[in-house]
Amino acid sequence: MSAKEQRQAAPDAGLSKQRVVVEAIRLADLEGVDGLSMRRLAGALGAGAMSLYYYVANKEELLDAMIDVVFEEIELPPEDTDWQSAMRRRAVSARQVLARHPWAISLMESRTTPGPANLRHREAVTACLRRAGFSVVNATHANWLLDSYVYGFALQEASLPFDTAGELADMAEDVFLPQLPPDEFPYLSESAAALFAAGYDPAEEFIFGLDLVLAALEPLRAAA
Amino acid sequence: MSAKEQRQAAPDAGLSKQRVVVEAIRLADLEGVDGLSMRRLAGALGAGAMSLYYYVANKEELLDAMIDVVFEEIELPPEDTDWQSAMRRRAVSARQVLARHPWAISLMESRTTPGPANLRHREAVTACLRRAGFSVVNATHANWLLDSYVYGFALQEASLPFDTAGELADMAEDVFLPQLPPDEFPYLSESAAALFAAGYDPAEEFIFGLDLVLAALEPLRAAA
DNA sequence: TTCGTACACTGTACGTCGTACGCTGTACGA
DNA sequence: TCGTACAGCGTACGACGTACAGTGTACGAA
Repeated sequence: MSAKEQRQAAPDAGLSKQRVVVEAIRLADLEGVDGLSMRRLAGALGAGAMSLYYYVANKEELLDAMIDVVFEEIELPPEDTDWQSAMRRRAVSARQVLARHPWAISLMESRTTPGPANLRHREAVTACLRRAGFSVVNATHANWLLDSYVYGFALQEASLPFDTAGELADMAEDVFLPQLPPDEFPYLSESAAALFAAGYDPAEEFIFGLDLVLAALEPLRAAA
Repeated sequence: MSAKEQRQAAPDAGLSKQRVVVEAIRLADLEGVDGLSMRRLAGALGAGAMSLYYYVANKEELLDAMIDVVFEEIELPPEDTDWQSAMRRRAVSARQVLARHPWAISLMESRTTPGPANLRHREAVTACLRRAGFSVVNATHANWLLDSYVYGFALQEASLPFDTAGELADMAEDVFLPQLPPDEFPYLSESAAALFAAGYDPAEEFIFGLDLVLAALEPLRAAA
């Protein structure tokens, strides 16, 4: 066992790539990805800034590693149910994870080489679809459609200016409605008013669209 | 007419918020949003860095303004056709615009207050849906689903490691396939091989999923 | 026991970033 | 003629990523 592996086995003392990446994610969750600097990260780990470069070639590599850990957190589609239930499970999990790590969404745009967890995830999803009777090209269609929905939903959810339904209700009348003069934006203010009155749960909205998508994909499947 | 308006009317001489934002977008298109600094932007405009702050309170405001210009570029749904054609038009336009300005997607995550063009756009889309017979809550569902698909697709497209189909073909065998050992990723390498063989056009893929989504939304509409 | 080497880590320094602050020159109404 | 507003600039500060040249410690070999 090398010294490096010993270090990794005893997480309290010393650094490790694992510890660096995990702490980086914690910082990014707390303060956003802009608040994550090598110096602050090192400080949070009780180390000097340059020590991080022993475990990570540069900040880009750190960000790649962070993204891959996020993919690790997403549940793989279970293999013991029908494809729709399996896809629903993994999509719901993906939304939760991306809501927990909103910075991950914006990082995905700039990072073009998928990490191992990302690949494993895609493989599992594709396997599920293929086994359910989707042809190669239809599985590709399904992949694009499902992932687009999941990522796009997460992106919109991240850019909502509130976090909880309660916060929404608090801010509704004071902040949002004044931005929407009813004569200029009649339909938007109508919708906004209705949503504020009814309360609003992104999780429910997500499931609604997801089930529409899953139903729309069903005909692409050849019976097994 | 104030001096400032005079400046805006004669775009060759002097700066203007308009000119600053347009040049910022050009730079971001060329070099990505990380390559956009106030100094480089000022340099490209033949001005000193601090001059920009006469037109823009800070960089955040500049980014907000850039995003809003992007929304301005997206076609509004035309009013003289059925709702599906109208939505298809604006979705296709949105994909094109976001493919042209990939940095815009990652900026959307962090910017929570929509600009005027953004609001106008949402208003027009909602108006189109409501007039087509969607109830307030169903129009909201349709909005979320359509926007999620568009943004998510653009996000995935932006993170593709190639730009053109030709580039894809060039890199396929040398770069991608070695990343996908068939014993570890059987389904992914199967798909990859099939895609490389058939060529691949994101625009077609987009339309395919979009039409599935539109068809899935049709039943939510009450006949007019 | 000594010593060379690899490991884990650090301090300093460079160039770049956003931007606060104060200083221009110029145009123009009074 | 002069005060004022406009439009823009130069300098400076702290924070950023990271190249580079170290430092001490552990350990296998001699």
